[in-house]
Amino acid sequence: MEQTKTVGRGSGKRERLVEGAQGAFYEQGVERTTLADVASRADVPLGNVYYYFKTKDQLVEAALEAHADAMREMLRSAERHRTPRARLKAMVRAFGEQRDVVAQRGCPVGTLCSEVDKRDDELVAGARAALMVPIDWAEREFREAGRPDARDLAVGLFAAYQGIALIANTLRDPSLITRETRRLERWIDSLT
Amino acid sequence: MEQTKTVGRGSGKRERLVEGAQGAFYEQGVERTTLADVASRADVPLGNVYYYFKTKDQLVEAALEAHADAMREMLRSAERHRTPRARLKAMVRAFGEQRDVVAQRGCPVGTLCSEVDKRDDELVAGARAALMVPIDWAEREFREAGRPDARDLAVGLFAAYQGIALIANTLRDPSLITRETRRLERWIDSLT
Amino acid sequence: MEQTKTVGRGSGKRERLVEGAQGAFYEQGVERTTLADVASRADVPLGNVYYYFKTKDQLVEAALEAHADAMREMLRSAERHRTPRARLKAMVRAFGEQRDVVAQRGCPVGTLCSEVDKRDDELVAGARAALMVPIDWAEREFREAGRPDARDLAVGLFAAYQGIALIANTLRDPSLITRETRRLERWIDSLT
Amino acid sequence: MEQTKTVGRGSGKRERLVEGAQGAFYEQGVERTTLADVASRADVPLGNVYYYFKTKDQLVEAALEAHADAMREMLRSAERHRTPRARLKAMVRAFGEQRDVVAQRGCPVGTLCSEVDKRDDELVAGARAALMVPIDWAEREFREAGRPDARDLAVGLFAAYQGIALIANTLRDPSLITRETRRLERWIDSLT
DNA sequence: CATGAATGAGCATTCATTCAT
DNA sequence: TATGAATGAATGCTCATTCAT
Repeated sequence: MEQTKTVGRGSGKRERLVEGAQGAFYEQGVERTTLADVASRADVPLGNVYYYFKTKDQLVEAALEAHADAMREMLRSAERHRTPRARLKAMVRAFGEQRDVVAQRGCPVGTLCSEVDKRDDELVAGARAALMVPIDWAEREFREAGRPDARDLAVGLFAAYQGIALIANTLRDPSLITRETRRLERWIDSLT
Repeated sequence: MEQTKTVGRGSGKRERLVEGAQGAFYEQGVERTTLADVASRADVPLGNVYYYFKTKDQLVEAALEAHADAMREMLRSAERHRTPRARLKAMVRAFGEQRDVVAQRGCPVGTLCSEVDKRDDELVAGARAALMVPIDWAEREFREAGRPDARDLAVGLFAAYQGIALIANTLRDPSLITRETRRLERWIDSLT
Repeated sequence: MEQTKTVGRGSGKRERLVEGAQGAFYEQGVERTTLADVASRADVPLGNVYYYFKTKDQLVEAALEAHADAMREMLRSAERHRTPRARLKAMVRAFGEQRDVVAQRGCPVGTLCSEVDKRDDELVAGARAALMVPIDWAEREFREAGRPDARDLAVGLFAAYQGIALIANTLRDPSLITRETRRLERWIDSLT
Repeated sequence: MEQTKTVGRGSGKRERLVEGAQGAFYEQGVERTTLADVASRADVPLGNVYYYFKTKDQLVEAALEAHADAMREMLRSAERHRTPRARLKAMVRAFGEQRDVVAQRGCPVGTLCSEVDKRDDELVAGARAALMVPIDWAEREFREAGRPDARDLAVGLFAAYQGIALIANTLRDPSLITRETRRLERWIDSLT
């Protein structure tokens, strides 16, 4: 939890760098983002970035972790619903709410996974971890809903979302996300 | 038929360059692929690449078109089946057959679309075109199968594939593709 | 005269190439003009340029000669005046008539001389020849007007024009040329 | 005074780069000068040039400014004379002293203006600024000498110099400069 | 901890010239 | 003569990473 043990009492530079990296990677892609971009977004002098992250890849890892954290946060908020089905639909609805930015730039996690795969095998571990957050969560919910094929359903559900995010992004059409998430909600309702 | 109208009557350099680009982009990503990589894969002197493609982006466009062509080819072969349902399942099966390479590197088209989106808006048109090939095809089939929501089904079907490709790739697990494509086949069968 | 003895019976390619070179060099400068530019302006296939000009520098030489020819032509037309003074003023007036294009791009000969000086010492001979055309002509006229310092006057007159061309070009102000040429005409009138 | 506010407190690299650029541009022309040439003249690693100047054009701008500064310096020294006429003649004499290098390579400012005009419209602003330094100065002097047509005289005087520089350079004849500057001095004396 | 500066390997692109046919 | 294609040496520019202070 205290990943900032070694560093300053709260200058917040590390946090700003991670946020800057997330934003830059999302908007321009990892490869086209320079450390100078991140430093400037975080308002941290370029030379100082090195103190917090030895390499650009460490920044990618941190961004991935931050995305995983954000996903956990979102899922936590879905947990206020009573039934597994309601919780699953809440997750789907949360995905749907991002439709505009996702149609413009893709899913932040999905695009990062895709790019990271071509970048460095070690980074893929972080991507995997981020991806597993919603899958594991959904699996638990499906299981609680009594589905023995919970894992497949969870994977399929998240795949449907990642796929529509990619297509809606390429086609620049947010309505595709709306329709698909509605379909997914109906599908969840229809599960026996 | 004579696809090399503009250049060379059969040296095949253009074709080799496009193939080299497809391969390199797929394996290393566009950004990490140098023109020298492509030239060397195609066994064409670096300076000569320029004669065929004015910019790297034109090579990306050509690779996208080649992917679209390959997809059309595959769909054509699925058309030997009698019923729309059989044809749709043939497409899904064809996707499934790629599971190993897709788990290793992702869907060639999907990863290219994802990368292109961060690269240049003009390239997105080519990505869109490539993406529409299977969607349009599947829509026609669903329609012939009597489904009024053919478009949504087509988009959903291809999204499911793109999503599972991304997840299987990140998780390096080809079995996910197998399971998902089976599920999709069953789903096609279950359509009324 | 028959500089095209060795070449075609009148296909006019050589002429078109020289004109294309003159135009391209004037508009973009020698260094920024590619042989492909010249070929395309002349509507001659690139590979064919080589048949007429072994090197780019030979095109520069030919352009310089063509400028000298044009200058001679202009001076010939000034010779219809009766007195040396009238002829000199006719030359100055002819210069003045180019004010707009000169303010936009400089004197075609002057800019070429300037560029050629940094390019290749051998080319300077051609530049010198082009420059001497109006100077020699003016010297003869000044001499006929009875001036013993005819040479200096001729050089000074042409220098004044070249200088104002450079300044008007950099300042993008054609009116400077108008004022200076008027001043020069008055000065010619004032000579005893 | 502390001209290196932005970068380095005294390494002098920026200064060396500008000087290197001035020299290289003067001797070889902008187009034929590579950044590597400038870097090597300044004894600065190539990659480091970018830290000081984002583009080659910025180096051109800096060179132009440095020329303007040098011109101002020269004019300042001409100001020790008592009368406007003496000051103007001092300027002309200073020009004349450069005759040998000017006959060999042209006027540093004039040739740069000429080249810049074909290079980039934005650079022309810097060229204009450099050109205006002596013109504005001479105008003030002519005005102080009581000439109502001070501006025209100033432009004409500088044009005469630029023109003779171009001609002397193309003809490789420094004596032309000597004669012309003498003539200009006499002309200044003759002004009522 | 902070930071301006430095570094060098690399990349897309350009183009005069050449050549096979 | 004509010409599409080929070639290779450059060139401007980029950037992750390092380091001295």
